[in-house]
Amino acid sequence: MKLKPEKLKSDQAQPVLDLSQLDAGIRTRIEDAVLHLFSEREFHRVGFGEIASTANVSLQTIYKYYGSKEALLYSCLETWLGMLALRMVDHLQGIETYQDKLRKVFWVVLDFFDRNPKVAQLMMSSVYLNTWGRNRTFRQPELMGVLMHTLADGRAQGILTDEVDEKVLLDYFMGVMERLVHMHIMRGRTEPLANDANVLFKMVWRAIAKPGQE
Amino acid sequence: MKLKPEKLKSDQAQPVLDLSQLDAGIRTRIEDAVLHLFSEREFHRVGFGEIASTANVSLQTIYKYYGSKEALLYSCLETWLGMLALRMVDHLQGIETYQDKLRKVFWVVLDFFDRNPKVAQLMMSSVYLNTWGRNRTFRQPELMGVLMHTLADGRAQGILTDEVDEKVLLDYFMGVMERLVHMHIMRGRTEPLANDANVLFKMVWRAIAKPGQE
Amino acid sequence: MKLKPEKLKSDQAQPVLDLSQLDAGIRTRIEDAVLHLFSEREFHRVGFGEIASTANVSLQTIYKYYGSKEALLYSCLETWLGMLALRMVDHLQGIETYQDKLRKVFWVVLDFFDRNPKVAQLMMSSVYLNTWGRNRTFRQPELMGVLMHTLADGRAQGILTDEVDEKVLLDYFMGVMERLVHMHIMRGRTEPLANDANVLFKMVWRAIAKPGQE
Amino acid sequence: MKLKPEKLKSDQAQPVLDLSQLDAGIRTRIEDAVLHLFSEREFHRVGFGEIASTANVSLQTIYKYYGSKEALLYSCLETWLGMLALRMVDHLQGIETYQDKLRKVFWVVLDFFDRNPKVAQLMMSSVYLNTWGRNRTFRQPELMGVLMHTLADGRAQGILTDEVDEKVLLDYFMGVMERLVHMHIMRGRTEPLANDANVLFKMVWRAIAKPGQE
DNA sequence: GATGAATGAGATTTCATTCAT
DNA sequence: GATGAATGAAATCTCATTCAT
Repeated sequence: MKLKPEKLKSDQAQPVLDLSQLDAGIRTRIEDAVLHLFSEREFHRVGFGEIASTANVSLQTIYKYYGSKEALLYSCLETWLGMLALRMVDHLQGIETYQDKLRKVFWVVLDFFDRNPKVAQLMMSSVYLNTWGRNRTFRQPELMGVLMHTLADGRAQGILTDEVDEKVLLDYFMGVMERLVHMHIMRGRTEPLANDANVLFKMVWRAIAKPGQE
Repeated sequence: MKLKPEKLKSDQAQPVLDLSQLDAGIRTRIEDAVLHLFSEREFHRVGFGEIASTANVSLQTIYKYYGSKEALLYSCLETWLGMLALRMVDHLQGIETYQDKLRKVFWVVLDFFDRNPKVAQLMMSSVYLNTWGRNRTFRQPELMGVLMHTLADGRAQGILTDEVDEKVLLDYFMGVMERLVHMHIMRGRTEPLANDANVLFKMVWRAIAKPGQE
Repeated sequence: MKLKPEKLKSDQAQPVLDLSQLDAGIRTRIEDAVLHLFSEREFHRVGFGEIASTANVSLQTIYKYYGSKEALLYSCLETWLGMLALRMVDHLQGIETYQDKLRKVFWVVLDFFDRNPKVAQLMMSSVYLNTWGRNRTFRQPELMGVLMHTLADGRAQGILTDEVDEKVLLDYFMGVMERLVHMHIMRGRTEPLANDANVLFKMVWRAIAKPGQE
Repeated sequence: MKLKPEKLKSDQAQPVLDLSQLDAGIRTRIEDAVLHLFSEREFHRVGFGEIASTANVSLQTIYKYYGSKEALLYSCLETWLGMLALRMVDHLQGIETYQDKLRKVFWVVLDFFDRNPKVAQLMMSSVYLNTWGRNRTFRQPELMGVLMHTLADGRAQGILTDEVDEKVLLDYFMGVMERLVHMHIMRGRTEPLANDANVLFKMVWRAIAKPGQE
């Protein structure tokens, strides 16, 4: 089944960054600094000099490899979300039941942000919802692709509701996860959100499954 | 029934603005300019001078009443969200059924953003999720209060599920609405989202209602 | 003997102020405030609002009668220097000897600033030497005229030196007085400078008198 | 002989500027611009942006090194008056006679302003007499020290008059020079004032020398 | 790859002056 | 004649980005 991704206005033509020449140690220091700073303060309250000195790297190096403050942030996010994607693919292996598969998707996301709460905080303090939608990094086509695919399958098999457009199913799934993670962190909860993944998922399932489904 | 509001860190002590002295015409021009500009471009891409000249008001006047670019934006948002709150209260009058009440809440929100898409766009381009949660303006305690109250009632009457914490019900409700509005605009849809309010609400209802409920 | 005053570039065409309609009490309050404030702080450190509130007069009244901060200051100075001129004319009456006349001029000036030290302070903190020369108010043509006249007379009678241009005699006379008053105040001396007028004048006299004169 | 310098109120604690890091070329361009602009117009009529663009240097660079418009002006003046001081020391070498020494002081000053008329103009348009006296830069302690010292010597040797306080001698000397330079420029004279240094000095000498001295 | 400096843009502040009541 | 607000201009400051070494 072919997915026709939404035609979005600007894909914010990011000049593709080549980080391959960048020393791994330095790169880690930069990413750590970015995570540390942008998760604590809002984008425009974080100074570029601060990033450089926290990472113990020269300003020029960052500029050379990342190009700008914005690009730096997005590039780092791409790294982290890439980790999420990898983990997702890994965990979906060998799952049979349809519901189990969706549940797993749900769980992997909650679990990821339980393990990387700063990534969530950073996205909340430094990324506009807007950018989210317009920027390739945040649309995470691979991840979304898998999910869209799965949901489409569910409909095709008569498992998920067909009262609404397919994309709306995605909206429910994503909307709930986003808000749950967001509020879990805002409320400063410490027990892993993934602990409740089952109950929480059951609710989403009820929303998107064809009524009558168990 | 007593509500224990979340203890949130900083309430971002906004020095209360006094707009009562501000000429209504000027205020409208300013709010229009803010809506126009911040919905098109991101917060930091909108210049203060631009706002002033678009509103045909001097920089100083804006500074006098609003204090800063940030405060200006938040204050305007307060105005608009206040309109939403008013409308909500108005529409909830005289509704009997519990489900009808919740459905109405859902509908009023979708309808509001159908009528004021720029407000949604502005929030997406210029407000961080984070600020959202921390800033009193965005928490809209009155609005949330009503909703929380309603949800609590629903549980007390055995209508809503008690598998999860009450606040999680709120998260589902809000999460879905947020994402629906967000994506509706991102996708550039033109038919009112509120047209589908019924189907969309039914899905949310299935998620949060105690299973077995019609 | 006719005096041909220097042709100076701009006479800073002050739109002649008409203070005749201004209530005497208000005018006094304004002049007092100006004297008080401009003698303590530099011109640009004195706010117009401050002047109005110190004088207990509305900003508009000051603007109406004086036109601007600069004009206000100059107009007040004209008043005070006018008092000096009056006093000068008064005191020069009935003096016979040439030297006595000059000495008297010298004394009247020192005495005036002994009595009105704030006027001196104000001139030092708020008037540029430049403006001094270019502005009619400060050139005080009447006063200077008398002095020039007297010095010319002295040369004609063979009393004053003719080694230099007449105007240079004026420069010596004025330069010394200016500096004496200036430093007397800067040093915070309290005994009247006029007390020493005799000795001090004798020195000036030696400078400008034709050698051999007693 | 010990000099007890006047205790002056505030020494206007200038946060010492460090211009050593400033590129010599840029510094020259800045000083030229300052000289050019402030000698033509009054302090508050010269915009900072104008200075920057005239000097072809960015606003920020000037702020970095000088801190403010006022500090910029004073710092430049320090440079120029420092040149005068250097020249003075240089020229006083190897002069024997007491009178010759004083005459030389007189001449060097007149000559300096003949060569740098804009410096004089700038001081007249942009520096208040007051600031002059209170600000270390303008008191030029080294220069004044030398002069004070010389005058004290003259008294000790019985050459200068002891009718008045030593400081008064300084006042005569300075007052005359100041006024001569000031008026020479105001009158737009073009022949060097230093040409007349001899006659002009003789007059000052008569004023401060003990009568009977040649 | 690091360092220090220069730049341009834009936010914020202060204030004389003007307007309207 | 007083009051309060609006305006324009200019000073000052912060910061991302660029340059040169």
